[in-house]
Amino acid sequence: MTWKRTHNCGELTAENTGEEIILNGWVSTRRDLGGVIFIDLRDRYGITQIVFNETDKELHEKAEQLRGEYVIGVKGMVEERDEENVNPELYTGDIEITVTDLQIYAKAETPPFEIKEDIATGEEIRLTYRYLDLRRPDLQRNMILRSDFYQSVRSFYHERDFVEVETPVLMKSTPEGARDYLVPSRVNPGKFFALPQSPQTYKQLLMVSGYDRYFQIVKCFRDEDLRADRQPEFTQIDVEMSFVDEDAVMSSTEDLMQKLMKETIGEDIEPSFKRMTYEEAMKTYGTDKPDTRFGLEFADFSELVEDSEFKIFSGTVEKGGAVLGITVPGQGSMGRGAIDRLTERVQDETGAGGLIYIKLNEEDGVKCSVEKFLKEETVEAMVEKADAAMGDLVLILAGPSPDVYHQMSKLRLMMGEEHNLINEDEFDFLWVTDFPLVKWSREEQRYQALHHPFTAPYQEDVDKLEEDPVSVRSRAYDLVLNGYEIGGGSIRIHDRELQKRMFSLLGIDEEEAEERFGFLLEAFKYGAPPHGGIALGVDRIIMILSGGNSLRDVIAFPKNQKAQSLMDNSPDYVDQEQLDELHIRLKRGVGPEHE
RNA sequence: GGUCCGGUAGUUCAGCUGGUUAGAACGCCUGCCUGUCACGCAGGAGGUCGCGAGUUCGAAUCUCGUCCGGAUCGCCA
Repeated sequence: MTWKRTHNCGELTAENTGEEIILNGWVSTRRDLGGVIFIDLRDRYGITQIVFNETDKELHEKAEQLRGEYVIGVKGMVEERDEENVNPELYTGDIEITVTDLQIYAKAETPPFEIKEDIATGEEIRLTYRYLDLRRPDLQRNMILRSDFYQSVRSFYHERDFVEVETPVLMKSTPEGARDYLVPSRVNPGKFFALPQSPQTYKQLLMVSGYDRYFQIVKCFRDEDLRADRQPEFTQIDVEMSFVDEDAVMSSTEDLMQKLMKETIGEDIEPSFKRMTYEEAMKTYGTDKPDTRFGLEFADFSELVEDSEFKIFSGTVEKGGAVLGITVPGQGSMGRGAIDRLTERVQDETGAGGLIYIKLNEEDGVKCSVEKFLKEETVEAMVEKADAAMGDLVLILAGPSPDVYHQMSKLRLMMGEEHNLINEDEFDFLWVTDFPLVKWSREEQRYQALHHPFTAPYQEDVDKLEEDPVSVRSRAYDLVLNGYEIGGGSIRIHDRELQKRMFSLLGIDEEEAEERFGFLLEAFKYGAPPHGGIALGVDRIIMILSGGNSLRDVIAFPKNQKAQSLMDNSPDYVDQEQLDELHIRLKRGVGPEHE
């Protein structure tokens, strides 16, 4: 029989002294001193020390059998510890339980890794035994943080009259964008559903239906290759609002983030985030999701060196490339060996051709690695432009645009991390706005939507839609936190004619548009309100709040880099009968017999 | 799909210029121990060196292939 617990393992204090209590939990560690046995009893609330004395022979013998991860129940008395025995590390450290009765609910084999914080065990094993990994306090904290997060999100939107609507998980495939996960339909031979990459079209339809404030915490799916910050299924806070402009969406998102930070990790933040245009972000940081917790902004030397004798510089600028620098404070005395290693690393990790530097230190003065090719005043001008002072190091990359911006962006992050320029306790929110509406895809020889095909262009740029599409700015905005893109949204097109022009710009002809998005265009005939919204990446946000750097630590049952679940061995082959029922035949050379 | 790194005890790793019986730490097991909380002390068990082939008198070590894992680029509207 299971003893009903009176308390959990994380709540008893000296105030409970003398009480008869019952605890249930897992044996965390045992310290058998012979005459007395101490057990740390663990549940998700904490740890309580329980004690077996030799006074009860039978009980003591039973306690000797206890091993790690046994699941037990104990009856006993709360006793205050003597002052010298208090454990200040534990919330329950002022007391211990003198056990009067013990029940072993389940024995346990020795787990493949220890159930404690900060283990070094590799991910493959942790994922295979995920249920044990999830028993560890670090992951339990993350899961509980995540649960608190959900509650805050729901109450925030509920209080503001948002309606939570569930949209279908089985939907129409839209080949635009990421690859879809497909689901065959048994009752419709040869036809497939797709799992949503996001409920984009549904939430716009809900606006047409008059639910002027919608939100949903929703699973989304993308069949693309994984990264540390990318899983094939992930959770979004999906939001859409009618009769709003950018500021309304952004300011409500700021309020949400303020509440979330407060209620999940007790952090106070200003609900008014910095803003930067896409162009500025790219020019200053070389990325649309800059980590603005530290400086090291780019200095553009291109104009200063375009007539230089140094071919690498002048040649690059002539071909339309750029010469960029960043100033690393306090590194002006970096030795030759260190710089050589850095150069190698930069070439390796960023793909840059080489690294040029200017060192400023008391010993050598201003020393440029290519000074014999440059006029002294050019070097001086570069130092000034880079805002470098004595003791600083200016790192310079030259190359074709936009590659060199990308490379410099990586170098900037590298330096930020290496020289501890990043305040790990800071939460630095940033809006990036005014994204280009489309980009030219060389592979596909057509324009692609940067955000998605329903994003509205700026009214004043609409005229350029046909002549100069790349220069058209969109009413899209991304939310960036500490260098991670944690959300993105836009004001949508609610005008059928403009939507048609957009499709045609993207090379989607009328017939195709009809076939793929006809229902949306049709819906827009019947009174579509102006609307816009945002989608926030729950997993990434929680990852940052938890102080971690892997999505896998905030998702209960994540996939590995090959999008497999090692614990239950999915995906897996299915029986021929199942395939037959679904009218599916595997390609030759594919299937279990070819393993 | 490309590139790079890795795979040795339950776990994390060392050993890798080929050479006796493959080591360490933690964990595990046994014994001793009444105030531990990373308990301590003494002892012990535990290995297909990912797999296959090759070179060699001899391979954890060198070569090739293969599988697995990770990082990264492509990809991710």
